[in-house]
Amino acid sequence: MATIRDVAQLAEVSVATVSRVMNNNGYVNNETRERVLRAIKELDYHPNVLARGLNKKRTKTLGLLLPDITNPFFPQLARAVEDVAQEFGYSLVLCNSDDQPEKELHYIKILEQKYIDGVLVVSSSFSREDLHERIPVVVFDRIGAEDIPAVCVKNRSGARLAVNHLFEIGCKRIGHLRGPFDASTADERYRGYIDAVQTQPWFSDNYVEVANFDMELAKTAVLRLLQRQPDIDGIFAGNDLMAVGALKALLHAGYRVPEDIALIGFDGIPLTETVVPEISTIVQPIYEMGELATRLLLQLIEQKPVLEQIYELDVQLLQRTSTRKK
Amino acid sequence: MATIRDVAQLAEVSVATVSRVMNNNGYVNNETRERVLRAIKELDYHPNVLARGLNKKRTKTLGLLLPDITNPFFPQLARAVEDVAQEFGYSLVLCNSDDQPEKELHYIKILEQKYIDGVLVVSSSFSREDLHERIPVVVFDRIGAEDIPAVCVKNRSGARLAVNHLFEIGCKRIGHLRGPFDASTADERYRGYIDAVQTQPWFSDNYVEVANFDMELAKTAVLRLLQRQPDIDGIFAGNDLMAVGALKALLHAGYRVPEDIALIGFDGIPLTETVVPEISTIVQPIYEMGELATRLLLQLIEQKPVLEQIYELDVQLLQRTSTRKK
DNA sequence: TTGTAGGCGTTATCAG
DNA sequence: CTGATAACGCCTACAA
Repeated sequence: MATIRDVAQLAEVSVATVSRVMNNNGYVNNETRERVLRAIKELDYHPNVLARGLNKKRTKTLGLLLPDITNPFFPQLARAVEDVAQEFGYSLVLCNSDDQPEKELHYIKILEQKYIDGVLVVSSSFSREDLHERIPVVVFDRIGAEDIPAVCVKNRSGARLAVNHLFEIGCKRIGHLRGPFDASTADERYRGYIDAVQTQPWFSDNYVEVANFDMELAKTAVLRLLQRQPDIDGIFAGNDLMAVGALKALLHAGYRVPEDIALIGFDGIPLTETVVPEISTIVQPIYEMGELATRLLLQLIEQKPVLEQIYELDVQLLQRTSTRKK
Repeated sequence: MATIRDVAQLAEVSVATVSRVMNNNGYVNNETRERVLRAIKELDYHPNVLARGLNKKRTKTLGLLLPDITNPFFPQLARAVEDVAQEFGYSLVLCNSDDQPEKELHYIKILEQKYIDGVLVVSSSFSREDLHERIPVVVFDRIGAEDIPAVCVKNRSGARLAVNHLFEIGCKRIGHLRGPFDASTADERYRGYIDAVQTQPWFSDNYVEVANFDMELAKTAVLRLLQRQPDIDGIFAGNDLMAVGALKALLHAGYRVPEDIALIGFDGIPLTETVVPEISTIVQPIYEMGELATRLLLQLIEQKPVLEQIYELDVQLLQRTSTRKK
């Protein structure tokens, strides 16, 4: 691999001059610039990123710290982040935290050591104190309690949208499968559900069951729910994974969906489209969110001002077979 | 962040000595080692990876170059790779090539520039010439035509397994949805299909339809297939994505699965378990393959000898509802 | 407008 | 056993 010195030699100038034309700063005679450019092309010279990083403390790489890329919500996100990163000449380092704070801390440390320029974090527990350096961070899918910019969707109103949709297609008693207590998204969606049902005379806490955003847990949870409240004819699952689990359990137990029980999820992951019946859901613009978050992160990195601290995107109701009108 | 010089100063030794204890090479007095160790701990010193990389030409990071993380086959793979990488202190850079040779080349160039220690490639077109440096590479899911170590499964015998299973449950005429012509896996599976049906009196090329491993394409392809050969009562899809597409199209067109038409896929992605009916498939040990490939890559990087060039793993028939006995 | 030289943080080679 | 010191490849004052 050619170094800056090789180029300098071939162009018969000093390395400083080469550096100047590479970085487009400082004055340099047009003629010599041409010569340098030719040499660069001739040698197919690319500056060494490590050497550059070593004294600029920047590496043109971003970190993506998420619970588990295997969760169907994240591939789209990762794809969006990588696309934007790539567009701006950045590479992306992938880290699976399994939602374990120790792992998160471990990765953060490594990323900092590698002079990663910025990190996009998907975590319910992450906070500013976890950073040792003042490295730019954007959190995803969570309301930033602190001064960390965040990208998420309007979870609460989205949940209301879902529940009201169930009412509109004729449901009378609506149950809710909620996510984990430590996830702000789960909480917001729960609140949205409450918003929509609290004035109902029948409502009580018995209509809610926790299933931690997990498909398997949802299978048993939904049956418990129905055992306790056989009058339920519509279910709002706090995420699609739980909706799919619920669907499987319901069908297995002999319920018809949507005839006996209508079902709606939240997220808009591809999975909801491939099951039968297809599951209605509140679609998050996952790819767009990833794009936005990455752009935001890049802004931060380039020291450009960021307009807002919290970006709450709109969601969309997607009606499919699982909530066909009764 | 503390540097090696700070440590040296605090321990009252030279940087060389600190370097020696850090890397455990060269002689160093036990007493001074202790002193250095204490200083290291006291300052919470971690060597700067960039500086180290700059003169060792190693960065403790791996590249994963795949078509699209959004394809449900890959998250599991990525997870496995990242897990192993992480276990050995390596980071993982994710690259989506969309199967486009130019993008692949572009990424390879970047990865080389960043002194990535090795790359795991999932591509049908990649070859040794695409490398400028002699950087270790392992290819995934493809038979290495050249001297690049490869990890894949026994596609051909797996395909035979699938087709014979269809025969066993009572199918008489079996069609095949095959993957793209430029993918060796698609080819192998096609051959396995041929192996199993070529002695059948009814067999002709009309029983095969190409759908490029794509779910959407499979929807139309399967209908074309059945229009041409209404006698088909069993279908072997070259991958699960096509199987899911086929399933949807079949159900939509009023066929019953498996009563009218039995269906089996190949890969073992989670999706096959979430559709109704659940789809039988030939399970690849995706995670294990990722693990193995990464270990192999690490071996190469550490200059340790690699036992074989091609690792062909076993697959397993997983019977589910879509091939229930007739 | 251009070149020289010091520094970024480590490792490795040689003397001592 | 230990310490200088020259790389590694680039950027950036500071001089010229």
